[in-house]
Amino acid sequence: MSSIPVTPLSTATHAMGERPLRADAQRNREAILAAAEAEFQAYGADACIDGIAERAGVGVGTVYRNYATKDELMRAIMKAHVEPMLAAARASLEDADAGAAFLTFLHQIASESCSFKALADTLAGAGLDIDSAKQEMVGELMGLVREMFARGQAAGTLRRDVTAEDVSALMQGLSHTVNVCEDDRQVARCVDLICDALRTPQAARPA
Amino acid sequence: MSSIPVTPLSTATHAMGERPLRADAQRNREAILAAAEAEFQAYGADACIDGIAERAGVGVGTVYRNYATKDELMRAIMKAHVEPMLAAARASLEDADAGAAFLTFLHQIASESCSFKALADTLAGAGLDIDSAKQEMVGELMGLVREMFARGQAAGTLRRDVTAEDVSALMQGLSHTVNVCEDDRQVARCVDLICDALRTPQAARPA
DNA sequence: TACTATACGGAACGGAGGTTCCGCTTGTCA
DNA sequence: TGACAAGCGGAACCTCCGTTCCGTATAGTA
Repeated sequence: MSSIPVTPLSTATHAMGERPLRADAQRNREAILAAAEAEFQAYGADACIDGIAERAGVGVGTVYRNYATKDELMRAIMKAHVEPMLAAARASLEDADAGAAFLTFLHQIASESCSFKALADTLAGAGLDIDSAKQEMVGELMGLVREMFARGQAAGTLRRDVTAEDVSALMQGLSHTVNVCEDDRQVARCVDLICDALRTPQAARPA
Repeated sequence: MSSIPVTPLSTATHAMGERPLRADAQRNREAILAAAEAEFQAYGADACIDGIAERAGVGVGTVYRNYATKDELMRAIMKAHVEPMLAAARASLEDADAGAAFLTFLHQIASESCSFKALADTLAGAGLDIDSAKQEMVGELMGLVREMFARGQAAGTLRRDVTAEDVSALMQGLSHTVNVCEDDRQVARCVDLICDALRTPQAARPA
């Protein structure tokens, strides 16, 4: 399962015209970002600000000076993880083998969720009340999934009696599975099973 | 999808030797049970004691006089829902068509989870830190699932390259799906898809 | 009807976690 | 090196929820 490289989080400190951050502030900002990344990776949406601050070696006030809310911080980091997934999805829409491309993408997204719990949490909560920015990211991803799935159906690889909503529901369930399984290989097997379910009998992989 | 009848919650008030409850206390106890059932059904594990007390028309103190903790209350109600599932599972172990029996059971458990969110929450959280009593209930259910699955494999209906752990992981994901989908029929379709994935090619249902 | 054990309501408590505030520190620049 | 804006830490605050406590009400009984 190939994993998608995450673009490094931007540490740019000021747009043109704005004054540059003081050197210590700049160091702290980077430490906070790194700490938040680690905490969200480990605890998903349950990561707490105190933990992030402690890991970064700063006070909570310093965290809030850089990011107005916990949500804003999480979103900044989520974006760095979702953006490459979107790019991968768009690329996969060009793939000649539409069905295979879709199934590969399912594996990628699961793999990425395994190594970054906050992504799994966000995907799993897509139907619940998550903030609008995350809703938007997930919405765009799901839109691409819908397109990919339709292409796979047209190509005859994916079942026509399954709707994009079904796939979305299964993906949300899968995201929860990620948070429950301690073994990533088991998650991969579950994804395999769901892929099997989505293939047409003609396209079924040999047993 | 046939649903399993839930045994009415016991309203027995005192074992022999103990003094009977006062009439008003007895009425309240019943009101609390009914209110808790409704709240857990609607909100799952997120139901809060204040809401239950308000719905029952009593103060929170009265709730706690009957059930020492929220967990104890939830467990009392969960038990009434899980017990018939266990009975159904045991019965299905006698079924001549082992594979079909297992798949039917999957549908039953999903259907029950749809109409009682607390069950979905408990199943979905089986791998997380839920209290020991719930762990026990889920454990017993999963034990039976394991048996049923093995029987279906032996009968040639269910794939041999899938483990009981895989099934358990998928079921936990499915439980989350229940909490995210507003449409129960969509949940049923997802269960169908997973059932398809679990069948051997020979046993595959006609498209 | 009067007495009392039983039961009640709901204010108050406690802990968790997000957020704010403000007195103190420090990097920067002249 | 002195002045000061920028930045810092972390105590305090707020809200939410489960839980406890105690003064008050009342069902049951003589």
